Amino acid sequence: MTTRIAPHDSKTRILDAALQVIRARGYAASTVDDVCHAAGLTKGSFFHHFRSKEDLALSAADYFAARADRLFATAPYRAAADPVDRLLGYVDFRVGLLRGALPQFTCLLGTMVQETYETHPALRAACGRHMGDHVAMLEADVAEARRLYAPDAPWSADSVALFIQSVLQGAFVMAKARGGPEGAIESLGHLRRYLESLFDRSGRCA
Amino acid sequence: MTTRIAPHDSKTRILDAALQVIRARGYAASTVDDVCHAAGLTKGSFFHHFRSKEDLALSAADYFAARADRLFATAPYRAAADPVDRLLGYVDFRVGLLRGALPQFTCLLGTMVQETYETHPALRAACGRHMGDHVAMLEADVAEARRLYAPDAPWSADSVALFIQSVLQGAFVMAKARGGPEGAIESLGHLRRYLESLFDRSGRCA
DNA sequence: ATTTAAATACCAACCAGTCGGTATGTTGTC
DNA sequence: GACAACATACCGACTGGTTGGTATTTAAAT
Repeated sequence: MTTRIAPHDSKTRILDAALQVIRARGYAASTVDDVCHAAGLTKGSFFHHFRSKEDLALSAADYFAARADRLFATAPYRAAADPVDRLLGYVDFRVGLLRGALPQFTCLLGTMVQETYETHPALRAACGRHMGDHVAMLEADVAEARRLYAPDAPWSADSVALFIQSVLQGAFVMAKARGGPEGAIESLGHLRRYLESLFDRSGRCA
Repeated sequence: MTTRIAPHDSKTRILDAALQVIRARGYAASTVDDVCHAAGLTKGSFFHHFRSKEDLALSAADYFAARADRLFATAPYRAAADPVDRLLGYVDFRVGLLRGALPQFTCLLGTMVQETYETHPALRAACGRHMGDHVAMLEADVAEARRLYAPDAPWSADSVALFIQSVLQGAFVMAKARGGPEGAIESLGHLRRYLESLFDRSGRCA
């Protein structure tokens, strides 16, 4: 009588639902029932797949990070030969992602870590680790760009990568406060201009 | 027998407690009892001063914004004659605030709006309004600096002010994810360098 | 004496997590 | 290929503790 869906699909559906619900309401305010309802499943199924609510959050963080990794690793801008083009392409690509409703394009990791960093050490660590991985991906391009265009610059590659990520996280916060992504797009425009100034390929200034 | 504190002091103590508790745990995970305990008062007193938990959050947002307004309005860097010095002084001043534990220097408004923007319209509006006021304060200096040093710049004063605020909010998120403010300080260093490049007073480049 | 401030006791709703049970594969054996 | 024996997936009612909020009472201040 109960309509059964493809096996092993339920866990993914719960994770997809968690992504939407937690990004909309935050971690603490998201109830297990909310997630179950959004996934079209019941609590029995939920606790079959996840030990606890925090276990779900940890799995959702992994799931979100894995999806993001794939998204950026296969994005067209990655094909650019010049590392600066890849960095600017990254920023442009992120601007292109700012579409639809806020819960659909904001960062699960930034949302969760802001409210759990003091109370849920394992969650903080997971968010920090995944964000660090993403920053490391950026840092590789920044380091290469630095070698090519700014070998004597007074800044480190990892601080630039971290800065890029900070601007993005801040843009999400401001987008939520302002009720839309317009300001975030302008902020990414400033980030782009800054990156261009760091790796000036026209040679007009030293 | 009950030790009574100065009248009208209790409400302030609840607000101070709310600032600490909400910045540490977030809005949803902060219980009224948590706040009462941190303030050394009981729920009876709490609901005498505040209609509801959301009313507390709204009042705390006002309280936080008023304190911040005073702090920045009276800060030494405000005395600088040149608007660019005031902007760079603002960034330096904010770096100086990154001391002590994370809940003590992070932004209540950014923390709350991230988890309530979809579910608590009044809270989102309050956070958005106060953040907008702060951005407007910055915008005044940016506009003056633009008139003096970059009248033909392709960017608007308000987008720069918003960018400054985005970098700060993002720096807070990353500080939470990384467990310390070191990276945030580096990010503000990049912000400072960008602002210097926008208002180049040395005249070496166009 | 009236108003304001604060304490105690309490409640109804809610929520994470449990439990007994059912339906659906899967595997090994003859 | 029939059939146990077992494992996996899922359901939905239930529970014990928590939480926002209320009702009642006490005490101080003017």
